[in-house]
Amino acid sequence: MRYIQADDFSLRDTVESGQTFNWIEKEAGYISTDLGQVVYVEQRKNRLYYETSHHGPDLRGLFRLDDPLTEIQKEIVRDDTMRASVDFAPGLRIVSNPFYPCLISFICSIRKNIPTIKSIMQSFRDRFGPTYQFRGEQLKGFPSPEQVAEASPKDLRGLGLGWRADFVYKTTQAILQDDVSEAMLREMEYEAAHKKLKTLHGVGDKVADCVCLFSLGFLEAFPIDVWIERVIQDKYGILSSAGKSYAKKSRAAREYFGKYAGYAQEYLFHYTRMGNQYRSI
DNA sequence: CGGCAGGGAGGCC
DNA sequence: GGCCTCCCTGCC
Repeated sequence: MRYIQADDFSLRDTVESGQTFNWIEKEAGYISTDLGQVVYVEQRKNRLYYETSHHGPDLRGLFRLDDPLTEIQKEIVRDDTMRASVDFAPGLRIVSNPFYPCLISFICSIRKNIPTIKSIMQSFRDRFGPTYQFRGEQLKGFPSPEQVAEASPKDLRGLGLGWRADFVYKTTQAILQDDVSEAMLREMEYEAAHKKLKTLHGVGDKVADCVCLFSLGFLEAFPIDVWIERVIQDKYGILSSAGKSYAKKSRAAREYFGKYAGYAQEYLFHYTRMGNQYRSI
């Protein structure tokens, strides 16, 4: 296998911290079929070995290996809770997910836990996705908006989406009509992109921030879900005192942690979920 | 089995 | 803006 150098990086912490649903554990590494091809990656110390079905993937971009992690961590560590969170998984980086699969996965995440979301994503691949050949076997990739649009809301409900089926249907229609596109969002500032994303059905404050951070690279986005909300209540009076609304707390987090607030959120999220250890700080 | 989750829409004020 | 209710589904 070919490899690239990957310093200050943990593949496992990065893909298993709830920010991506595009990587599936396989052998000693992870495989993704949601990148327009099949990509297998495996970390051995500071090297990222990989194998693909087609052209070379931009692994440095996908895992944001060129983000100045030392500087980022120095910037966001402003208290003991964040110190412990960063020390817990110092190789955790924000991912750069493919836009449409990311959007759909976080719409489907509403009131669903991570295993269920992974299962739904696989159903999308099995039912509507393209087929790739890899190492002599056939694998299904995540479908394009065009492929999902061939399904009716009723078909989508069959995937276990429930009332989220209408969200997926309407959002896919909006993407196909170019009401919202990845290109236009990437030309915007964070606030404008967040606002634009919320015009999509099923995309509120939290889902919009997840797409901003985990796909579009707006590192200042600070998604607040119930886990982060608990941390804020328990450890960050400075944020909860900013107000009760999502917008106020999220803005306060950007002011407190700075331009890399998204990294702060992800370190907190991962640390908190891996055993509620923040309680003992 | 009743209750409850890793949000958002739509209606209301 | 803030608050309220409803929403599928799986799981305890």
